[in-house]
Amino acid sequence: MKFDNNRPIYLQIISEVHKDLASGRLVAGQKLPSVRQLAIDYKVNPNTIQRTFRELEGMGMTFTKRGMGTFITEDAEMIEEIKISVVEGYVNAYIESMKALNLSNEEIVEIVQKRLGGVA
Amino acid sequence: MKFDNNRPIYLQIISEVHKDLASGRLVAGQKLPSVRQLAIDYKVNPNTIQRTFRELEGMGMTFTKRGMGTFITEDAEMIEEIKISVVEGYVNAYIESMKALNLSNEEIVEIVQKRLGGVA
DNA sequence: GCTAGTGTACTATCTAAGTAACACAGTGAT
DNA sequence: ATCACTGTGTTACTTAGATAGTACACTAGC
Repeated sequence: MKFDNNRPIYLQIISEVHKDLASGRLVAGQKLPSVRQLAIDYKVNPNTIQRTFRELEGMGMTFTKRGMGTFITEDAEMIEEIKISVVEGYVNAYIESMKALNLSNEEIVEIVQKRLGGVA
Repeated sequence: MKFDNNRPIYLQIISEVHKDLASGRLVAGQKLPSVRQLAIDYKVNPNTIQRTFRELEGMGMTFTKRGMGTFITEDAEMIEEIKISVVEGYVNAYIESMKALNLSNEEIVEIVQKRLGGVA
């Protein structure tokens, strides 16, 4: 994974976790890799992962058993909310940006269609 | 304007300038407000605007006449490229994010349509 | 020259991230 | 039961970059 140098890494990793929840790659109660392992995987400092875990726990998205590891919450409702908010967040960001460019609703949809058609 | 605390302000202002070019609010050769004026407008330090101007000038998007002000480039081609890249950037970011969630092309389009329809 | 408007430079503070050392929990050998 | 070992999270210290506060320097017009 490559990081955007202009956003804090720990926030980008949090976004990754959100995406992994939304896509089903992570499920309730699942154990996350250790601080050190993630640090290696992401080619990043253990401290940065630690910061990520602290934030995630603060949000209630994970819980930690010292010496055992860090786990995704069992709270199914919270996970569902995250799934929804991830998708909502992306689409809202896109639409707001395009509206700021004075593009019409039709254009906003067409551009996506065109871009997908051109690739697929 | 409100800033995202988790991204450098000067980069967010650069994005604003790009948007303003893409939407036509800014045109070739136009004078930008002064460092101090923008600092007031954005409720930010003159230094931050200075940083923004330095970056913009480095990209060739603006030129500076000391004592006179900072101006948008006269290079119409560059402006056209920016207009295109701004739109491309938004749509690509959206599509990539949605694909990472394992959504199909059809879903990616439908979600935008649904979101626009619900609001308009 | 003086003044008002402009960009620029210096210093201090805060935060993200890297380096390294510390502290706790389970497991297996004794 | 106890000890050492390994895996785990945690904390302290340092470095680099973004931003604020403040002061400096250039340009045009009078």
